[in-house]
Amino acid sequence: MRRESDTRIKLLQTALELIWENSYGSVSVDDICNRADVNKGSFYYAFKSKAELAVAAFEHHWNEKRPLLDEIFSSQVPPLTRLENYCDYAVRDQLAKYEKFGKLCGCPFSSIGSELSTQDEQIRRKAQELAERKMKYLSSAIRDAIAEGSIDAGDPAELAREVFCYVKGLIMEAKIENNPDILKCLKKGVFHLVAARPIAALS
Amino acid sequence: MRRESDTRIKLLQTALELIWENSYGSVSVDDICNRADVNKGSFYYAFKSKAELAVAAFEHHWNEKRPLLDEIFSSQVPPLTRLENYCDYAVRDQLAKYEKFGKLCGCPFSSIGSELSTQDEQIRRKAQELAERKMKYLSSAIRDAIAEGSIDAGDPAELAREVFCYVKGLIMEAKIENNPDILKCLKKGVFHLVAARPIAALS
DNA sequence: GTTGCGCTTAACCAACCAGTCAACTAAACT
DNA sequence: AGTTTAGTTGACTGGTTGGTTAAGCGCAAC
Repeated sequence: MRRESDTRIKLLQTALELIWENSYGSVSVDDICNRADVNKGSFYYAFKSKAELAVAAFEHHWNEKRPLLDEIFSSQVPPLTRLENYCDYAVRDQLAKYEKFGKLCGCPFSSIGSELSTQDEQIRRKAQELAERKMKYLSSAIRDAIAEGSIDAGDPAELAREVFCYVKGLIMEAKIENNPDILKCLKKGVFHLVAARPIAALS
Repeated sequence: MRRESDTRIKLLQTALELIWENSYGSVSVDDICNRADVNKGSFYYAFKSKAELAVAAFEHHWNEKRPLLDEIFSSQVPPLTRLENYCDYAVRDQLAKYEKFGKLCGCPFSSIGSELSTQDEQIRRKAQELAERKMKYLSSAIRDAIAEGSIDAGDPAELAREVFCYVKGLIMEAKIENNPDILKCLKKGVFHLVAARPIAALS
């Protein structure tokens, strides 16, 4: 297991940042290199192409977020609390980026996935893969919630997809309206979907 | 009220088609001109810029779809039936494009809006405006459903946003997974959100 | 101390980009 | 017939694109 080089990591982080805040199509390899303070040649030494960089940046970003997701969705936490904490996290994440960049930037995986999935199969597959990974967290939490009787029986995978799509759709709409207030009804919608009441109202 | 010229309309249709199937960033003015069989000069005679064309293409596409939406959401139709018909229409629309182009292309307003809303304020505002128009149909149907008692009381505007975001999120996810099967749970999720049962199960 | 290797440097490329423009056409108005 | 107007044409610009390449650097192994 060789460690990723500094240059490579700097490119991955810079690329995700730049593309997240703008779009894949509007960010050039030169832009990324300039911001990362890396030469073009080094870029193409580290990555075969711009698309390959995007795929690697996806994976890198996922790996950075994963410990937090593992914690949020830990089976040590009551299943509905997991869902609630995930909602809070998703909103917090958007607001943090909003304050840093001044604009609502949405979910990078969805935005870039949606931009490129009809054009670049490699990127589409990666976006799909990451979506599936996230849905696993959700379906596991939902399965546990059903098992303990806190939500009605139903297909956990299907419910997870409904929740996932709702969250991604809401975040996208918040981006399009560039309005953080829209995120306020994220949790409400999620609990509508799983037909349970937020924990605060339960306890 | 002057009629829009043939050239202008051909450019509007071609541009929407091309950008819908690919992305704004990957489609050049030359691409649009070639496909529409129009010269570059005529393009810039008809539109100030590529971005202005995109905005006009949005409006044009909306106007083409509007009669159908007016029919679907007519107050002559029972409110839950309106929702159900809208779900069916949204799915049918995606499948039609899927069969014509061979790929799931998602919602053009959302895809393009999401791609460009951090970069081009003009396009962002138009995408927002069209989203608001569509949510009006939904909130009106939901308000009527509450009035007739077929769904529980709640803020119609907020519920409409939840439904809207869910639908857009699901369609985006179907695009990212390039899998029409995902659309199958569209209706179920919508009726989860409004906490009503599909009409078939009611009657 | 020199050889080999991982990595960086900066110049370079052809294709392409959005946008411009002066010349042109064809029909409508006077 | 002459002039205005609305629209068309395609060559052109200057800058940018993703990607390439040959030369060079620093350092560890021998």
